This record gives sequence, structure tokens and C-alpha cells, in this order.
Amino acid sequence: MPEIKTSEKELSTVYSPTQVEEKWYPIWEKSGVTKPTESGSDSFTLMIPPPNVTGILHIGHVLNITIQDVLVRRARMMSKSTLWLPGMDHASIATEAKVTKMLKKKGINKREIGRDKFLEHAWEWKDKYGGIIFQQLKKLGASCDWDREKFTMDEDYSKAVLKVFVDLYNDGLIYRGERIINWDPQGQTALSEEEVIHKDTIGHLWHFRYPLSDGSGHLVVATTRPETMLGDTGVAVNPKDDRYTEMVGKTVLLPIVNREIPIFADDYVDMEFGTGCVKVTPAHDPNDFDMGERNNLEVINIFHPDAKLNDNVPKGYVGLDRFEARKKVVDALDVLGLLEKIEDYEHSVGHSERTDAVIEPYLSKQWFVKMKPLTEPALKVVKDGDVKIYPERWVKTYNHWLENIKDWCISRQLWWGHRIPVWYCRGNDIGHCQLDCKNPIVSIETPESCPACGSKDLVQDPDVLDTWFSSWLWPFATLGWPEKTEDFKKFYPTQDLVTGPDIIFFWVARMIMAGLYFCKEIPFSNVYFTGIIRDEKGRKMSKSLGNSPDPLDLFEKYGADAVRVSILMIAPQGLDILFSEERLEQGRNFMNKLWNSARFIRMNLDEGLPENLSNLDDEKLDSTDRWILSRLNNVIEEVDNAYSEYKMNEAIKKVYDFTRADFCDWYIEFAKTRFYGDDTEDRKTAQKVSVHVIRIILKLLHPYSPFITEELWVSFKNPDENLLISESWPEAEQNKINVECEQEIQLLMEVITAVRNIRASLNVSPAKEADLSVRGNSTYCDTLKMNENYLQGMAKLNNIQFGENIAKPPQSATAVVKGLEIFVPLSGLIDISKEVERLEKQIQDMEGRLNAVSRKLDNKNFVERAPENVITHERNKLQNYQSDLSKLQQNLESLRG
RNA sequence: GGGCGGCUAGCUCAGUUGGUUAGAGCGCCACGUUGACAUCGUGGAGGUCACAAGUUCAAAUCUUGUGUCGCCCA
Repeated sequence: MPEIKTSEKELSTVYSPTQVEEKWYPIWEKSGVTKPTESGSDSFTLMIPPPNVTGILHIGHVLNITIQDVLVRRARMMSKSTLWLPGMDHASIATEAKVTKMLKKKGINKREIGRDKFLEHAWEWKDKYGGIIFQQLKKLGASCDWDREKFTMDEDYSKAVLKVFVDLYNDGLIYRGERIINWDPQGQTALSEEEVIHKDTIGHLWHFRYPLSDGSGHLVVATTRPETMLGDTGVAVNPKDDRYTEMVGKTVLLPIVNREIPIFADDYVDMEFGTGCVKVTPAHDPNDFDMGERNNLEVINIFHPDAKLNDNVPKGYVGLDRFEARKKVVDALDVLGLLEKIEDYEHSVGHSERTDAVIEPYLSKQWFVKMKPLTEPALKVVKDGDVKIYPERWVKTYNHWLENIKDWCISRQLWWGHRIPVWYCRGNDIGHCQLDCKNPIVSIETPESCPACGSKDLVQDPDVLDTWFSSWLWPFATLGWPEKTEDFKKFYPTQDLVTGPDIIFFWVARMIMAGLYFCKEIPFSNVYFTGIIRDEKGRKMSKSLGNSPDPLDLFEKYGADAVRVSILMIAPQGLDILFSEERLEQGRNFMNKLWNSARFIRMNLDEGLPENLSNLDDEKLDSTDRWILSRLNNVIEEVDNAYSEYKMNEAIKKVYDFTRADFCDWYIEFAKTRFYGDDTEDRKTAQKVSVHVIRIILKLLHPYSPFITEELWVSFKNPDENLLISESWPEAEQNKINVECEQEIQLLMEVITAVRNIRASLNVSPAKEADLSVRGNSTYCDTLKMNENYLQGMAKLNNIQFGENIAKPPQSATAVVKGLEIFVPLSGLIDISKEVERLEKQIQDMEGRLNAVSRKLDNKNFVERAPENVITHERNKLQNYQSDLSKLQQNLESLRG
């Protein structure tokens, strides 16, 4: 345990977070409190959603990580053996792009240096720049166990990835196939369906005439992609379409190319769309590919991997980029008189999630995971509630995706990542290749020879696996799976997962599938989806818009605690958050308030800390003590309830309101009269209760604002206590909850407010003392009398009279509180016209209430059908309003008279 | 085309199973430097709860429809 310096006696009047926040993280880390404990009956495990190795902290992480830290810190305080495991993924595409670009700047070409050399550079880059985000997370206060940090390309993790590939292959769930996949021409790799972002784009619909080969006329086809016509191998119509019945079986002469291609019938064709004729390019459109298969069409690939035209097109077009080719094709057809018309047309165009390049549907050989068999158990665990999703509405999205799942393309034409553990036998060394050798050799270890023919001439598949194919193993591969490690046994399954709904398919659903398939257990019990942080105009934060503030600047300016608190206060469960810097002020101001209230309490301690804090002696407590303790225990309960529904914003709001309003505005103000009074016993009680309450506030706030609470804890901890981070979470004491006492103090506060109201609206100087008479219910009067000193102090009063029948002082301002008449005599000072105005307003208000209640009670149906307690309640209200109203009216009369 | 979400004070949002004339923060107005805090305090103004119909004794809350903005999927 590092030495903890006690804070100086006088804390500064304005809280400055910088030093405090720098101080504590190293102390936590060194003292080992962020590691799971050996003891602890329950374990609580949470896996960080691995940030990308190229990533830097953005405001979305701040929300996400803060929520996780709040859950983790609370679990730790609840004495659970708590593990928050950090790590990052290798981000094939992003990293490869970054490294390639860096090399290019140095004049190095990736292809020229070759795979091995490139990977050396990539690792070098990773060691140097990767994981900057972790340093930033520490600034945010994220209490991870850094000794267990994982990277998806760590040796053991990689082994898990390869094992999964081999197992799935052996189970018949991985296959290699030639399909139309989503090709990113910029990244030059295949992508999965999920990595394609569809954007509505305004383009055109070009109508072309395709002449019939027999010269008997032409057909008109419509397309959004003219350049693909160079690869057309057919024209399709709907079999039910009478317009074209006679054409089916004929051929057209494809313009420019002069290829004769068949006209055929296929149900896929929508008769209503365009002319009802569809040009068919099997190599460059998934639907066309299917039609091609059904109708035995030729498949002609016209693109190089960089989406430039290859040798399968007429000479003038070879080497053109697809968008240049588009123009040229349209011009050529126009010249030929075959361009019928051009329409504006809005359609959705796929873009690469990573490079933003327009996706090219591309025919190629790739590896796929057969997903259907994995979906059923994943659907079941959510349906049965074994995995709970917050907010619940995401369940529908989850189900919909799983029910309509497509096979997962997992091979990527990249170098950075897990190389596919598959070898092919060429058999050149033994002169020939046997038939069996055409099966790929799938193995975790590098095979020495072909098991079929013994050839040593093997070549490994050049591709790597999708990054998500490693991330979907995150909850268990991080713990050493497939080895049965101690960590795996202790921490799997994990409890909670906190992430954004944008990766529900990429990651969450797949982790559930993987956990169930490989470990036979759910990977986590609760999934919490955060909202998305937007700017004040509701736009997504993005680099290109420049609307994304750097969190480190915000920490600098407001303090990390304040940023955490603010962002959670404005983050309702699962709804998007409109962020603006101004909104951080609430958190900053609150931290300052907390700081000052703690400072004030410290300043007023007689000597050292009061002893026996846990044994608050009921005999000595006064009404305000019992009241604040009752409120405090209510709040503890409310906070726990909020947590149980993952409503972190509600939990922090409860503590905020309690601290500011109940504790600072009322309790501390009440206590001032005792702090400065002569009654030593009473003064000590007030000190003791204040310390007790602030200690619990610090505990309740610790998960939200760890730095400042840890700092203040130094002032209020007992000698045998250590760091707040490992202190116990408060438990509500039911016997401290006291409804009667809360009502009494409520009355006191209302009377004080009423007097203040009178003073303020009559412009009575706050410095000037006034008198007060209170007339009404003797029980209420007694209550007030018992708290007379508070009434006096807080409302700045001199003489106070109570009684059921005391006379109204002449020339007094009045108010009615819970049936009690409040008179503030202000002879000489009172401005009659202002007081009349004030009373008239109150009367109006009261009449409004009275009308509403009367209307209800006059309604026969209400009296007959509403429950008894509701009716009684309304009747009581009616009586009270009537009595209050008549008092107000009398007072108004007497004022006028 | 299918689905989801938002629409409550000038702004940003709370509002639990229907039951006080609907709450907070910021902003606004007035007063205040009273022995923690001006990153503060006290008091106040401000809302036909998007619209329409329905259910009910009773609707911000439940149902249906409409509008509008946003997101996801095809």
C-alpha cells in the first residue's frame, strides 16, 4: 500500500481537478485494487469492447467506458471479485491501410517488400503507436486490470482463433465457395454483409435499346450501372409478361461488345419495374448471378480487383476505371442511337464501412461460415431471458438479424491478421498431384506434407480472417480458452457487456453464438446498449465534420470526474445524447459543490474525526439529524433500484439531488446554527451526522467521480480504513427511514420557504429580521415550536408566536401552508398594493385547484366508480383547499379593510 | 417497402404499474457578497405534454390513426 498523504487542513475554495486526477490513478494501479480479489464469493466480470489498435479516445468511448467503470467500481465495492479486462483488436483493414500509407510516404511499396517484411513494419507500428487509447482511458479513470490486457493477435489468442476455424471446418460449418461477395476496391478485399453501409444516393436510371439479333426490333433495358453492360450475358423477362412472350428464346446483339446473348424468362424479374426487361450481368450482381445459375448463362468478370476494366471488354475500354467506363459506355450508346432516356433515380449504394469506397459486387472464391445452425441457441437464450438486453427494444433487431442471417464471408485479402490455417497441395515435387489432394489441408499446425500424396509442395492460403472472426471469441479467448485456465474457470461466463447498438450484429450476436457453440454457455448475462453521442444539432460526431471534441481537452478544462458525471446525467438509458460543451458545466459545478461541502464540514470539526461513526446514538439526534438520515437511506435504496435496471442516469440524479438539495441547501444550513452554538453535545452530534452523511455520499458518488471522492475520502476515513475504491458499498438501513420525521421537516421547510417568499416579493431586505405568527393545528404548531431555532435562523426571524387561536397581527403579510396561517407583521414596511397582488394571485391559484377537485367530486360516475382511497383523497383535498381559500380571502379582506 | 425510436418550459431532457393544476439542468427576471461554495444562495416567471379519435370515473402515461424528425433493415 503506497503512502497516502493527508490533505491539507484548508482545502482551496475552488476545486481544481488537475492535480487530484493525476495523483490517484497510479496509486490505485500500484496498490493492486483494480485486480480481482482472491476471496469474494461472487465474481463480476466485464470485458471491454476492444477498441481498435489504431483508435484514439472519442466522446463515445467516454460514455461507454464510464458506464463500465461505474458498474465495475460498484461491483468492487460490493465485495465481488471483480475483473475488468482491457484489450484491443488488430483491425485488419484499418491497420493495414495505415501501415501501407506510412510506408508509401517513405517510398516503400507494400507489394515489393512482400508479406513478411510488411508484417515486420506492421508490428513495429503497433508497438509504437498502437494502444494510445489505453493511456487515455487511465486519464478517464477506467479501473481495468492492465496485467490481463489482451490483443487479438497475441499468441494464445491467435491459437484460439485458428482452433475455432479448424473445429468449425471439421464440423462442416466452414466452407470455401465461389460467390458474389462485397468487394472493396480500395482496400482490395472481400467484406461481410455487415461491413457494407447502404447510403441513399441520387443517381440515374439509364434506358438502353438492345437490338434483336434477327433484326426484328429491340428491347429496352434499364440500369443504374451502364458500365456493367460490357459483362452482360443475357436479358431476362418475367415468364408471365405477355409483352415479351414471343421474344423469349431469341437473342439480342449486345451493343459495343457485339456479343449475342439470350433472352430468357425468370420469375425474379419485376414486370412493373422499368420496361420489364432486365440486363443480366452474372459476374457483377448477386441477383444476376442467381439467374445466371438457373439459366446456364456465361459468367464474364470484367473488373480487375481495383475496379478497373480487364481484358474481357473491347479494346477501347480496357484499363478504364468503372466510373470513367460508365461515361464512355453511355456516350457510345448515345452515338449509336441506342440511348432511349435518362431518368433521375434514387437508390441505395453500398459503401465500405472502413474505406467508404463504393462496393463492387464481385465474383470470387472465399471462405464462409454457415450461420444458420448457430442461430437457434442464440435466439433461445435471449427469448428465455438468460441473456437480458437493455433497453429491451433491441431484442427485435437482434431477432430479426438472426432470423434472416446470411453466411458470413470471413476471408480477407490482406496480410495483417490471422492467416487462414489452410494449405493446398500442389504436388510438383512428386511430379503429379493426386485427386485427393484437391481437398484443402486444414490444420492449426503447419502440415509437413500432404496427407493424401505425401507431397511437401504445399502452399498456404494467402488470406487472413475477418477481424470479427477473432473478436467474437473475446469473452473467453481473453481468459485463455481453449486451455482450461484458472481465469477461464473463475470468470467465464461474464456478467455484463456494455457497447453501442451499432455493433449488435458485428459483435454482440456473434459472441453469443460463439459462446454457446464453443463453451456451451452464454458469454454474458446482461447487455447494455448505450446511446450514440451526437452534436447539439443532432449530427453524428465525425472527424470530417470536425464536431467531435477531444476528450482530453475536456478533461483539462472541466476535470475527468466532471465529464463523467455530466455525460451520465445527460444520458438516458439507450437514447441518443445531444452533446455540447456547456452541458459539462453542470458536472463541474456539482464537483465544486461537493468539494466545498466537504471542506465546510472539515472546517467545523472540533478536533479530528468523531468516533464511533457507525453507532449513531439515537438519543442525541435531533429532528434534522433523523430527517437527513431518513432521506439518506431512502436515496441509497433508490440508487440501488436504479442500478438494478441499469438506469445509471437515474442513480446519479438521485445522489445529485440529495447532495445539493437535502444535504447542502437544508441539512448543512440547519447545522450551522449548531456548529456555532454553545451546546457542545449538540455540536458534536451535528458534526458526527455530517461526517456520516458525507462519507456515504462519497461512497455513492465514487463510481461516477472516482478521483475527487478518493481525494476527499482522505479527510473522512477512519484510521483503519484505506482507499475508497476498495471500501464497502452502502446498504440502506430500514430502521433509519422515518416517514413521520420527514413530514415534520417538510412542514418546517415549507414554512421557511413561505416566509422567504413573502420577504422576497415585498422587497424586504434579507438582512432585516422580521417577526412571525403561526395560527392553526396545534400538532403542527408544536412541531414548528420544537424546531423554532431553525425557523428563526433560516427565515431570518425574531419573535415567533404559535397557537391555535392567536390573533392576526395588523398590517401583516400572509400565506397558508398545510392549513397553517403564516403572518409576517411588517408594519411600516409593508407595501399594501404588492401584498394584495400577491394574495390575489394565491387566491386565483387556489381557486383553480378547488375547481378541478370539485369538478371531479361533482361527477357522479367518479364517485361511483373510482376506488375508495382515491375519492377520500380528493375529498380531503377539497376540504383543505376550501379552508385555505377562505383563510386567504379573509386575510385579503382584512388587509383591504 | 418492413421495423424501431423521438416529439413535454426558450434550449436539452426526466416523468416508474393511468389518480396532487406535470419536474430538473441551462437560460431568463428580481434580490443578495449573511462566518463552505458567485463553478454560489434565496425567491420568481415560463408548458392546451406534436395532432386526431378511442378506452376509462380519470390519459403526458393505454389503444388506433396522422404528421414530423432520426436510426436500422431490405
